[in-house]
Amino acid sequence: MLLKKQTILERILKEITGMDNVLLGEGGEHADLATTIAFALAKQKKQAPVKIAQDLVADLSKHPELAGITVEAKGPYINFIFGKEYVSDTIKAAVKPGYGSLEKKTTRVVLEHTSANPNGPLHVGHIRNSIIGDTLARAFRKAGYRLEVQYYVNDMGRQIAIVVWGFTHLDSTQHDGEKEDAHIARIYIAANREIEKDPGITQQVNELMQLVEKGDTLTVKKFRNEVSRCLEGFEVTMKNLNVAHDRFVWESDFIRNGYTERIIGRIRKLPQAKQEETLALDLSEFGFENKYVIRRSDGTSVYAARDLAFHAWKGANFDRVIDVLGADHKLIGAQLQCTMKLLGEKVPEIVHFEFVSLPEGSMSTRAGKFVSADDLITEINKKAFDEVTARRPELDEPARRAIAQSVGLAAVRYDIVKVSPEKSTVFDWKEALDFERQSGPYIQYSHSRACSILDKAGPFEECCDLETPAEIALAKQIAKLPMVIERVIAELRPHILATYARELADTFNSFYHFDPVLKSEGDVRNRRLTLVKAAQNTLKESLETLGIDAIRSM
RNA sequence: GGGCUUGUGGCUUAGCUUGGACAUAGCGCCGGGCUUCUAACCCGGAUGUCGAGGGUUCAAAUCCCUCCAAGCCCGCCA
Repeated sequence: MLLKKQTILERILKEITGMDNVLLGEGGEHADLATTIAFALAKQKKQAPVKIAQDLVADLSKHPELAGITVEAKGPYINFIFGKEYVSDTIKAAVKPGYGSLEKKTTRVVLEHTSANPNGPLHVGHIRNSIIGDTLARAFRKAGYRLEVQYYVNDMGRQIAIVVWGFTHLDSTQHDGEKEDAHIARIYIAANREIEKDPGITQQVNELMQLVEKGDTLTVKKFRNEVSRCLEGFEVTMKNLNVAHDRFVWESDFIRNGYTERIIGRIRKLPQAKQEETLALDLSEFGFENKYVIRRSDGTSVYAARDLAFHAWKGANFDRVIDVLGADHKLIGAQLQCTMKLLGEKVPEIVHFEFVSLPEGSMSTRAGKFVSADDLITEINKKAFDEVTARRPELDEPARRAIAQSVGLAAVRYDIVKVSPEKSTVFDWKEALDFERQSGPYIQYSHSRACSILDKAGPFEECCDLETPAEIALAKQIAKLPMVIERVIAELRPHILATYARELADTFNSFYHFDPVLKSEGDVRNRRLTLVKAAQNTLKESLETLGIDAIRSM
């Protein structure tokens, strides 16, 4: 609705002014939309911006398509304020299930996220990837795309070889109640300690890697076995975070099915290819200074080669290929994109996010320096349960547990998704465990309030003609959801939705305190209940797109 | 050394891609508000040389240049 209005206004402004860029944008507190085009026209027309704005307003007010929109000049600014029809149309749309969804599209999108090395549990850095990726996935589905979400399993790396070495040479008994991925991490850390003491072990690790590349059945089986166990652990964690993948794609498959060999053959024919001891690409003409090695001197492939094969496969099966990767992958990501372009393949779009570190420094699985996602979830559920028990002592324990779980999940997901991906962060227990303003639970709370009002109201007649400033402000905030979804997809930045949902909750809470709903009567009661229903539905759709439960009571 | 990213009140953070009307919000601080729809809330107040300096422009947090600081990356690892 807002999108449609903006398109119409842009077109009309272009017609009238003849300008390419009509400088139409948000009007903030002054208007629903505003333009500063008068400044741009001032030079060309040799008139004062204020005069130009007045003249334009005179022309615009007569325009038949702008009926119902107040057009006014405030100094050099031209403001557009939408009328009652816009507000009531918004509410009519927003009370319907699925509000905010965009038109179905035929574009097939593949989104890869998390893809952590299976050598230890997911930590708070990995889940930034999961949560950004999963929120993007939900936004893509809401925007009507056909989507498949993939996890790329790095099952033939050095890390895994070290894990396998550890399981064969060290005491690797699983402790009672120890989670699979935590067990793997313990052995991985121990194996690394042994390697530090005796560098000769590295040779044994290298041999394991060569056996895998050659396809030695027993070694491949060992690798697969440990990786699968680690993934079992990951799946428990991701389920707790409400994160899901449609398919796990195994890196080693791209050796076995010959795709890697095939892409290496094509790379060799590129003018940038340098076959010396290694096969490498010289991408210096594109600003990459280091050699991009594809095949080792012993003939085995490196990660980059398998990754190219994987991406060629994705490009052949999907219209858009999107990867969510940590900032440490920026260089290799750019080299991958560059090479895909040289090969004439579809170029993947890469979403990078900056690192999460601990107050004492960066995290390291190898050194055992990390806060695991499982520990975070356990702590947050504990705190949430205490909180629910304090606020709702009358509920039985299972009910309190259920609420606590949803609240904990909301706190974790929101705390991570609310920050722009390009910002590096330091993990902070106090902030992660906060359930107050600017948190996921705060938005859930607003939703529960709306539900509570609707539950108490009983049946009512829907009425979309709003009056008071608080009512109109809320309706206009509700109107923005479809455009927010559109922006998240266009910019691949899910924190935009997080900000929006918080602002929607703010606006709803403000309305809640200024305009009584159940105590009002007649038409006023009906229209406010309709608005509450629209707000509840919009909060629900926003929360669910953020992967947060829209609980009805908390 | 080179590249990428970031620097916004005491702390955390939006806005920067598309320059424009008093820079967004939270925590903390000060002062108010529950016999009235869930106070995980709301209302009001104090706190800012938007890292520093220069430039472009009628107009710069936003664009350009230089510098400073932090994180990440520069492997026949993945």
